[in-house]
Amino acid sequence: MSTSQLINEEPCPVARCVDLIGDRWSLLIVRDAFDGMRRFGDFQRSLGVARNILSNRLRKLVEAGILEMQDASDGTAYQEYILTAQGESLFPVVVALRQWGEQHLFKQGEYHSVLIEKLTGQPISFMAPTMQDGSVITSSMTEVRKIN
Amino acid sequence: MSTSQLINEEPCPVARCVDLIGDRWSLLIVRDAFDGMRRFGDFQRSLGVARNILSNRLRKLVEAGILEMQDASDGTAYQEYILTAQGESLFPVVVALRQWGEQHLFKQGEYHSVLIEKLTGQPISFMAPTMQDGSVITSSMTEVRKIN
DNA sequence: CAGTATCCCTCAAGATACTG
DNA sequence: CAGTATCTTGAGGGATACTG
Repeated sequence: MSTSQLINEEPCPVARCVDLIGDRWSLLIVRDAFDGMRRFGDFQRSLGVARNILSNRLRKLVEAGILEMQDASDGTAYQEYILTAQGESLFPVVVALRQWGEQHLFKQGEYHSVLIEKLTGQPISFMAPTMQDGSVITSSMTEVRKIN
Repeated sequence: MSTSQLINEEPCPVARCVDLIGDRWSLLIVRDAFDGMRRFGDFQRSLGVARNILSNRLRKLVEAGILEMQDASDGTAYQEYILTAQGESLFPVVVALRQWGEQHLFKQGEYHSVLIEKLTGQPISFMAPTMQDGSVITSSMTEVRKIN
């Protein structure tokens, strides 16, 4: 099955994204992959997802070109699931979700995991859409140019 | 029902986001709201979603503080669904998804809707996570500090 | 037009047993 | 350990009739 068959006919990129990774587990698998997870069992324990569902989602993510399978680095006969370049480029998506969640889905002072820069320990700066010159734009300054 | 009851116990902000808006329609409703849609019928026709499902999702989004209901501006007895400030702050999430989708889910030259700045018609610059000083960081430069 | 109420159905998801 | 296969359940979602 080619990747293109996973892509629907929606002209809106957001709709295609939702169709591809807008389920209960895919984005969390990607999140764990960013966190260095590679093995079936690691994902399974981390997420608590049923094995058949995980198997299905991993396969879909591989077919979509987000993950790729490699022989296990420890010499066992098993596979590891690694982010492709295309998968890595989901980083802004995960960060945007994380930042929104941190701001709006936790009570003041409620503990939550945080994303930091390794060397300095500093938190990541808040992401915002900008113009080419770097000026921040709000949603009201934009519009979607429709095709259909 | 208070908003907090909608929030689960996950310490990961990404997980809570997925739990809240990681279904087939919520994010597309938000996308349409950014596009200026306000009325039940507008969402319904735009998405082709079943009316009961749309009703359910709109209610959830209102309860989550992402949308709010207002009396219709045209004097009819109906409601309009407007993005709250919290809902507006989902803009980076939608833009990040859109940009990833544009890059990876369309064939070369395949038509798709695009987000532009109204006044100039220019496309939005590609969003990337940065440090406080504005330097772009890759995922490998970061790590999640876990709470549990 | 803007919803609500029902009915139905598919599929995601869970649990578990099984295999290399 | 890393999956696959099977069975079951429940929720998400679609279609449609109904109401103010």
